[in-house]
Amino acid sequence: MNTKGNKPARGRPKTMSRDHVLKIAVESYWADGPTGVSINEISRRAGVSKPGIYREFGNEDGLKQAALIAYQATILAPLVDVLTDDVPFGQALQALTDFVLLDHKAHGLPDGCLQVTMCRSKDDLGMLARQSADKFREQTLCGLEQWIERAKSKGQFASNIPSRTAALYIDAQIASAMELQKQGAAQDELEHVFKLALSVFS
Amino acid sequence: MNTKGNKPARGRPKTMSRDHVLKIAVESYWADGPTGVSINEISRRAGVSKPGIYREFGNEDGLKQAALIAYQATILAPLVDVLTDDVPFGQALQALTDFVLLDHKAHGLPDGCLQVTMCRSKDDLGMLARQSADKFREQTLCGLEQWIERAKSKGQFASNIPSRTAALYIDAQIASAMELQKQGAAQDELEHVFKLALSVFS
DNA sequence: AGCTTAAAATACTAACGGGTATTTATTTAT
DNA sequence: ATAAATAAATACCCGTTAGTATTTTAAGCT
Repeated sequence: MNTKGNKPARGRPKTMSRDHVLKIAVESYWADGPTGVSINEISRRAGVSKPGIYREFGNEDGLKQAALIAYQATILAPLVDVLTDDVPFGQALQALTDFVLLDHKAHGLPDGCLQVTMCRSKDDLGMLARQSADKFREQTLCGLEQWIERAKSKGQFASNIPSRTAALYIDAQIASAMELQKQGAAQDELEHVFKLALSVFS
Repeated sequence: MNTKGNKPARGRPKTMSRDHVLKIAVESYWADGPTGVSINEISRRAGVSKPGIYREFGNEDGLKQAALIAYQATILAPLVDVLTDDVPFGQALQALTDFVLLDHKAHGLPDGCLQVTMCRSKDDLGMLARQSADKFREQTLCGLEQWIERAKSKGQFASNIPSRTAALYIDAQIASAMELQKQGAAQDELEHVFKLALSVFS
């Protein structure tokens, strides 16, 4: 409803693309950390003036929140969907593994996970970004828990591990793998460690 | 050799206690993160002038390195020693678990682990602190690996998991637990998740 | 006393951070 | 043409940062 729809609008036409700035911001926070890059730097990288960014996103917290939400929607949502879709447990585990072992460099993406790093440096965040990070984390844990519950009821998850514990554990293993990846671990190390982690369920 | 030994010394006697500043620095970096507290703030907290800190530690990188090394020596060394001492495998695992489940708040210590957070924000660190963090990490991984090798040769580690993989895995589980702790997870959640993680070895 | 040594304390610099006031440019409506 | 509206761009404000130059203080030595 904003790209070119129906309003000729009144004043000077805007040339700044919100999506473009957002893309740069996601890349920047993802690659350099949510505290590792300033608004000055982002505006420079995006080729956009600083007041333009403030007009569009309000303040730094708003920009970080928007970037995080964009990241969640584009990168993480497919993964979460696997949990709510009714695919067999083993197949969902495979999707998790594929996600963790995806070769970011080969796809031109930064290593690591923005959601994880934002959760980890939560007290460097403003209210908006923190709330978005927390909310997504809770939803993910909840999704994992229900997914495990369903797998149990379908007899695809034989163990008697409490669902909440298993959910926390899987979440931690994914975060761990993302950190290993960012630290430059070899692909096969990542694979061996993650598969070892998942072996508690078999 | 410096505290009060033999030198009356020549100039104005120093009143600044290196140990005191170091203690404040460890606490500060531990609680607020290695990028979350400035030298200004540390000098304020320690009640010491900023040039005093620069005279003693050279620069920020030097202070961070000194703080990290002090942390490693006081907090982490006992844990690493368990690996090299020839205690039975199960007993060493118990020591690991005790370390992870130690109630930091009850002992007046910040949650989380400075070594872990410094490793994770490595590109905000100077050369010295980074090198010290890397070195300790390598030594730890090496220690874990050899410990597992010995346990295998003594028949206390039945699984056929490669030692390197198991070492990476255990290191990751400890780091994970420290992060969970810092995020305010309940003690029993921490315990259940960590014990689930260790269950891959039994 | 006066000189030397070395630490302490104050005051400073230059760069950079988040955020904004102000001016300039481009459009529609009259 | 001119006014109103809105975005872009420049230039700025103020606080904080890492790091340092300078001055003051407290000791020993002669």
